[in-house]
Amino acid sequence: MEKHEFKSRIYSELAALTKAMSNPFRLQIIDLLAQGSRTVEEIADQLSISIANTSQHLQVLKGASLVAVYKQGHYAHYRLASDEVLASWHGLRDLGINRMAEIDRTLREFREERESFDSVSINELLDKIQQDNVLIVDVRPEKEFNAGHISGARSIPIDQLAQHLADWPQGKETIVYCRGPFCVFADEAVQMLSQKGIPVRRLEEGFPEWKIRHLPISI
Amino acid sequence: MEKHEFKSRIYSELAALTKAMSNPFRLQIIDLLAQGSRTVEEIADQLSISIANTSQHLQVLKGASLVAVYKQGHYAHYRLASDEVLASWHGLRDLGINRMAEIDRTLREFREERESFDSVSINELLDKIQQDNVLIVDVRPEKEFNAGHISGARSIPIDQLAQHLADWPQGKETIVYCRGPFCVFADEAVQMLSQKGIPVRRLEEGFPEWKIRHLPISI
DNA sequence: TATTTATTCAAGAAATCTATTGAATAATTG
DNA sequence: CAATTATTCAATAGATTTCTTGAATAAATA
Repeated sequence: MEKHEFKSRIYSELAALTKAMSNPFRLQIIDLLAQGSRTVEEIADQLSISIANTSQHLQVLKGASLVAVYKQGHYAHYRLASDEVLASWHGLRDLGINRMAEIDRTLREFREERESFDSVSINELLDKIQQDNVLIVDVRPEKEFNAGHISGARSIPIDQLAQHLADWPQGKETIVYCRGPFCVFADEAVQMLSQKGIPVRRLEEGFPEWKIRHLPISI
Repeated sequence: MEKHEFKSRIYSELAALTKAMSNPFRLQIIDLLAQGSRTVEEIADQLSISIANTSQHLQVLKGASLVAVYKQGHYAHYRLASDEVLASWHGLRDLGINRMAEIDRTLREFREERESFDSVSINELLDKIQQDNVLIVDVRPEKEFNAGHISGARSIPIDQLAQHLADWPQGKETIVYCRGPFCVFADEAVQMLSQKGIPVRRLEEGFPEWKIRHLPISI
């Protein structure tokens, strides 16, 4: 094989892989599948796009070996092809968060409206756990909590949070988390809790980032 | 800001960032700029494409804040905007190498033709250095060696290698390296050296990967 | 076996991306 | 100051991507 053909092949393949990621809906799908497998309909619902369109995006991701599918009865269940897909997406995402002014601005604006800009990193949370000085709350839907969560976290799905505000445990700071840095459940929870005067911040990252670092999880 | 608008903005921005990477020439440019800054003409030469086309690709990369430029006299010197760009590209690249059958096949075919498939990882090289059991040869152009190289490496640019074959040092295995896993200088060097019966393998990675791990370098 | 259901496929219009060409710009040199 | 040089810009044609619509498929159920 020629030197030139080699380079052309390699970089074309890698560009194809990258192109398969380079669409807002497909990135959102990857982020969603980081929580666990989902059917086409569930994904379409979450993204608010048509089933046919969702299916086509999934074909693109499958064609690039970014997701895998297994069929069970009526349903096609899609999942990420490997942890490396997640790691690679996180790399891109963090580059965007740290270097793109527009993304930083959007994050900041959204969170400031919800009094949620002051977030806690995984490392800070680990410190607080060691000092037994924190109440960790998982505000994802119960199904996701049951599929795996930070050890010691309590499950209060965001749509049940209002019922628990009255008798909130005192003394420790509350840290809420959900699916990742772009998951808004945690910001909404911070908004509700801090309006009640409860000391609370969100975890900057989410469960997938915790899990991929092999930190303690429960099922 | 609405939840929906927030997600749409964030993922669109990230998709734009990813799209800026998703072209074979632009990935090659990123890989090249990992060696240091380059003028438009140098980049065009390396990629064998027109200057105008190169310039346009550079505008796309600049628009996504992936590269930065400074002008000096006639020349525009482009460089990577940050180490995070490199890390992000490495993430994608490694996903491709490890998970895409077509890339693996191309690498394997190219290297087997050059008796260069058996490569050494950075970790293995570190072991060999500790045992003082290795001759490290940098086969990149001299200019790149002078801009930074693995400590203890000897510079023999690939086009001068033939002159040094006769009196090659005996006793230690030779490890050659160049710009990264897709750089072919190292494979060509392995081919030339092993045809002379000299024990040699290539470093799987290249100088940028060594440097980004903060391993010892010299200038 | 006919019907229902979840998903995929196919075709087409609109938008975007790419490489080429030649002109425009802006710094340096004669 | 005119000429040269490196780079960018603008316009364009061809290729690719995207979303929509409606039909096709294939597994489960009546």
